[in-house]
Amino acid sequence: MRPVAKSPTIIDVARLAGVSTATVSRVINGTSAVVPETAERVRLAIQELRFVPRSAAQVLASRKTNTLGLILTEIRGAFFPHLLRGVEAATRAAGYQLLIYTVSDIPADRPTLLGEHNTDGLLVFTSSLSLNELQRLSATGFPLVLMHQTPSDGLEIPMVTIENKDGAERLVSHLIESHGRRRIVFLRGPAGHEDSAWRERGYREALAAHGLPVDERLITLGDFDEVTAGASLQRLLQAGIDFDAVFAGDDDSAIGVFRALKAAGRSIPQDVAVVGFDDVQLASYITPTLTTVRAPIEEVGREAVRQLKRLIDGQPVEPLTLLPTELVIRESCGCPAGH
Amino acid sequence: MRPVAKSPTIIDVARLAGVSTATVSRVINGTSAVVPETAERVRLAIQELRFVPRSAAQVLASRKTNTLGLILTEIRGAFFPHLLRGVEAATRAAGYQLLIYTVSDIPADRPTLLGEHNTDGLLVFTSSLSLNELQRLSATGFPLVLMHQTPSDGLEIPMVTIENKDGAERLVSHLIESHGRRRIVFLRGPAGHEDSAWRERGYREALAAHGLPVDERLITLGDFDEVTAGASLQRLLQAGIDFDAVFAGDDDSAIGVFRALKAAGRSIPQDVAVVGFDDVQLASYITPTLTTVRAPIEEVGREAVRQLKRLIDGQPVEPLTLLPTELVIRESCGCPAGH
DNA sequence: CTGAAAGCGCTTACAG
DNA sequence: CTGAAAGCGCTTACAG
Repeated sequence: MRPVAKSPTIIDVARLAGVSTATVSRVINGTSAVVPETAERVRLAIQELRFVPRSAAQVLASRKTNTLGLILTEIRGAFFPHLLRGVEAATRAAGYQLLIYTVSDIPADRPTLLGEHNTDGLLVFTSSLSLNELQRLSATGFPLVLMHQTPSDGLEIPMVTIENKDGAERLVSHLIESHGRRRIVFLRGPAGHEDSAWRERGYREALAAHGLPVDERLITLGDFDEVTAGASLQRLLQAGIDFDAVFAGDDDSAIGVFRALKAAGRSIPQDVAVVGFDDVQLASYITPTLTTVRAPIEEVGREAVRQLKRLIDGQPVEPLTLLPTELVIRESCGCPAGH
Repeated sequence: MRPVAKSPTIIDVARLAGVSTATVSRVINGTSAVVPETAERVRLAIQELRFVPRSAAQVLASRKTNTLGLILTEIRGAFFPHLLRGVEAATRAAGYQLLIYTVSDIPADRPTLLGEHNTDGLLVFTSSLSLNELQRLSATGFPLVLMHQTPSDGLEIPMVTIENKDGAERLVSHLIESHGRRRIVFLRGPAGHEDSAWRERGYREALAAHGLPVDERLITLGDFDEVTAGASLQRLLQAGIDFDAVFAGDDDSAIGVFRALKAAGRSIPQDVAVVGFDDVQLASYITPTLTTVRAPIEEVGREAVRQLKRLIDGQPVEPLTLLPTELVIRESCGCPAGH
């Protein structure tokens, strides 16, 4: 390997252009006017030396990192790429870099690798940051935006999420009203996952609104995961518990339900109607096509970045942004194809 | 908003613990032995002050960023999450942070936001970095690993990719040998995309090996994209060009082909056999299930990080890592279900 | 094992 | 409009 050539510094540029480093800095950052000819000389010197300012030095001197941090739970499921895409695009549009950090499950209560020391603000997905860290960061006034998670009492952190309850309620009501289903399974998401809690609430309210009792045996874990959901459903079948529909919690779980049902010889939607949540790509391709609720995940990412940027810039922010969801009727609920 | 509290520095910690900043630094980094009781005092002080070292200062002083950069073309398609997941996991396992930067299409020939000034090494997907930048970085001995792209002449940059040609050849041979197909469409990926070039080569060699002529009218653009692929196929149909199979270039394109064929009333695989490449999740769920080649994308990401780490550590690296692909026979080629 | 001090490469009041 | 110089907050030879 060739030896690492020592890269040029702002001093080299200043010398070559015959100016001070302050002037070079001004040309680079456009922080104050510089006589055009001088600026041109500096630009030429920069080009000739192929000078690129060291971020660390800029950050240290300016106390701005120009970097946004994204903390999320493990990259898994069909959900994540949409979120990331939105965050990435908006971050770039705002002129920031993106530092991503994923935590395996429940975060340890120690300073994360992302924080005030290396970012200008943090995007926190669900419970990927411990309450303690959240409190500490929040107390110092560090810009923070939560996604799909309500701030604990006393914490004033803006949050961006989707309308889960409404979506779930409309979905379950459709099952009841249009298809006469009365014994509807609900598959919960991961423990502590707020999306799941709200969807469950929508489920319960839909039942209540139609005078249907809640059978707690019909509520079990799907974990927003294909395998777990499939296993849970299989257990219900084996236990001989009677049901005529499944609200799978999310689309990934719905896939697992499809599998378990098909393996057990039950037909969808004749024997059991199945609905999901999210509207991932797969939803419109499986057989039967999946009735679900469209969640604007990419928009959540974009909007969260926008709020974070406002926070950083000291502008007023929305404490709560609730993005609308939309019922997507396909075949798995029992509606005819091409609805 | 509360005023931003000035966060503690290493000087505050040193003062509180009654030692020098050098000692604090040693405790934090474990760079040299410190008397246990002293170390404990320092740790206590760190905890009490909730001190977190500023990355910028550490980077500037140590000249190590502990950050890996990933440059890729726009986040799109079913391919990307797999790659990212592998990169992310391996980066974390190696104790690095990940900075992600996406470029829209053909990169402008100017220094990227990622480079020697803010990372210890760079992972470059396909042609997301201009040749000029690649040359400059490479010339300085900066650690670089390419993914799915062969370095230009003269550049000695390790590369990690998958066995495209073999996979494509086996796939097309299967169409010819097992299903008697002779007029096989090939849908190219984006211009300059090496995966596509190799797959085309596998396609041509398979035809040649079976004494079949190449009809250039059967080779057109799919762009590794559902919409483009669908449109291209529709054009072939309208032009009345005869074909009995389609090798779609990748799975996303195959989905588009499915759509176009179904819209035209052609049955798969009876009228036209369709095969893809990658084996994304969707492949096993669509109807008919998609015969394809499994590409170990996640492993590409992981392996690329491993090579980059070796480069950074000054260890010898593999100039070329070619990960094996595997034929996945399903129904869309004409094989019976449950093969 | 520990400390004093130089140095990493920028930015930014301040003065002119 | 420009420069001299202090300062950002760490790490790391060097000396002891």
